[in-house]
Amino acid sequence: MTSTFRPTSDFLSTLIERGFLHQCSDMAGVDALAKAGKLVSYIGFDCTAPSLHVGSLVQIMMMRWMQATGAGKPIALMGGGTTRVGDPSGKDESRKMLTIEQIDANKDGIGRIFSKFLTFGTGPTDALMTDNAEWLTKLNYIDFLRDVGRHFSVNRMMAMDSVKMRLERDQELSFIEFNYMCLQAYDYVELNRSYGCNLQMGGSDQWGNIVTGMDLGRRMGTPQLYALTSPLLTTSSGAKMGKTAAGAVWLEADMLPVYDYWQYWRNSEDADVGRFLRLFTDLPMSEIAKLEALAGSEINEAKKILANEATALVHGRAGAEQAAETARKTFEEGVLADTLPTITLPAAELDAGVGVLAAFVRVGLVASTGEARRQIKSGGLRVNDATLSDERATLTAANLQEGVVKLSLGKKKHVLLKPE
RNA sequence: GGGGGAAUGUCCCGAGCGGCAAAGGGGGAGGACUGUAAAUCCUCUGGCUAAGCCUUCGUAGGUUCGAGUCCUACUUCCCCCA
Repeated sequence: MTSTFRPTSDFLSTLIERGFLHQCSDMAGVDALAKAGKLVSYIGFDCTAPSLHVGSLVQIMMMRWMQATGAGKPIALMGGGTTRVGDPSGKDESRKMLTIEQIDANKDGIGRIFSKFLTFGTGPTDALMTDNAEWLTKLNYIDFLRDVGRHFSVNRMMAMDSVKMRLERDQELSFIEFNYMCLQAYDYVELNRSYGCNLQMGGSDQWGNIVTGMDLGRRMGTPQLYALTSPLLTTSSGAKMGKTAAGAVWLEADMLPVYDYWQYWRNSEDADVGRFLRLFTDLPMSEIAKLEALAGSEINEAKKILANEATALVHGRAGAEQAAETARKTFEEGVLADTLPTITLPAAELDAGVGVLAAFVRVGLVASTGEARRQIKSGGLRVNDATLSDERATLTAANLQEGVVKLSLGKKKHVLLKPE
């Protein structure tokens, strides 16, 4: 669908050449608005977690490009209202309902992320943040049915891919989930009325919901609304972006150390480097083309740049440089880097002696002493770079080197244990 | 309303004649090989104060020396008939 259309706006051409575009309801329409700087676009974010992780980065970068290319105003919509209903797509049992306090706390955490990527303010391309709790919690059920609900065609909803699939597979589709679509559609109309919002963006799984919102707008008399989605990202080997065994790749230093964030990108697969540079950095296309062309082990240089740039966006240039330096010392020089993630423990405890099993559990490299034992058996644990073979060994002050004990799992994961 | 199925290792899928910490995958972790990559090969993948002990097969009881397995009730889901 993108092959025949030639965008004239910086915004759309950037999105296309960088791989952000999956589907768009009307390329020419969006292109014209972008060129005139008259787009007002929103993306919704659930408030189910205390922060965002790499999985949301594509959406955030789309807003960033919107701002950078002068296409218009991006709106970050916090799903403070919809989250109270609970996201029903998690098919399993008791999805815990979050309390209002939790949702508010999550909202604050998520909101903080955006200030790193976007400039907020009142100017025409300044970003705006709002929360759908502001209007959704005030809705009256009967009024909503009369004014909004009558515009929804169950027939059409049944035909939507997301619904059809569930029905065909005999999977549960709750009433709430049906309503979720309606609320999201209503958000779009509401944002149009309040802010003149005319474009909703999101991941490709949101296409149905977004189009439902466009349709609702048409029936309720808004100007023409548009939809644009980004592809759902997986790594080349098919894994979901943003998840590792240790958990999600959070965009918050408290939840994932800057060094670990840097490492996440550094460990990208060869085949992903170009794609990731385009999506997750601001580097110009010409430079990315050069980096992507590096062959063999030289592509490691491109991975470092990817890690530097991606980390700088979230954690600042200084944080990225420090992470790079830590990695350089650790991997290239084989020297102890005191900037590795560090866990402290009371000096008295170390003087008394800490079992190695407990120590590895304590720093979080393994989940249990059982796992620690297994890792020792397969030679996976090291203390100060020496492979650990005796599970009954203890750590004492004698193990300190430069004031810390370096504990490692495998070749890549290192934590420093520091008495205080 | 009637009849018939199903729920398994707290990541997922999935076998399981009354002796079961429970087959096999996927995913994940470690090791080997490399370039902090991929592919490939090997090992591991309930917890603990560890030759032992404890907790796991939808929930609650029961039969039994012994229950994931048999019985009863309940919950949830699916299919067929109405």
